[in-house]
Amino acid sequence: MKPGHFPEGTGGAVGRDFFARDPRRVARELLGKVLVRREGGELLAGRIVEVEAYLGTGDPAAHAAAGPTPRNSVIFGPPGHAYVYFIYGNHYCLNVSCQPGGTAGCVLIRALEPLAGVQAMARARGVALKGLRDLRKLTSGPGRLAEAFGITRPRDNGKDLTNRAAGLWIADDGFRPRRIHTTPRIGIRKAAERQLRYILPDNSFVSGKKL
DNA sequence: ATATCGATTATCT
DNA sequence: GATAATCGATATG
Repeated sequence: MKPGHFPEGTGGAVGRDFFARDPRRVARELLGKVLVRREGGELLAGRIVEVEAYLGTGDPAAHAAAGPTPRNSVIFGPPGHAYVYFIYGNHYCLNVSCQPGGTAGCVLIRALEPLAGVQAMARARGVALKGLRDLRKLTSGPGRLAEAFGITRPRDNGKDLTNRAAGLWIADDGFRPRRIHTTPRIGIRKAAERQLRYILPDNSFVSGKKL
């Protein structure tokens, strides 16, 4: 899979019904979709190549496990909205809420293959693009992709990702993955054995691989 | 090449 | 006071 092409206007936004389902189903089908940010004439786009499913109150590893709080309220709300949280004092991470309103569930977006706005992403990340290898530093990891897209909690938490007018949305350009693998989720201690991480094994932008 | 560790804050015990 | 859905820098083989 080569660094791609994403002309403006390619692909419509994924609709509400897509997200109103079990996070495991949503996670699997999000692979290959495109995260798009368009604001102030700047276009950023990246293909989703790695995600994790976080289930509802019954999943000990999920932020939803403790019930609704001010921090996690978005994942108890309507589907297709951005849940953005701050972790390790340094990084924001982007999730999409799943399930109908009132039922918790979300998908964490963990890695993207850059498609458009590479220069802007490099600037946002403070990365010098010397070679193709440096592209991996832009969006291969949840904190990295958030920084590359300028995603923060004050700015983006609660945004409707099915609405292009919000400036941040998920598009379907028709790409369909050939293969999908599942693995345990990264960086958790509870329910650590569950196979709820979904990746495109043929894509070099999946996090954790060698540089 | 792998291993360890510090940064820095929201949330919970 | 401890921990966390991370990253990047530094140390060491």
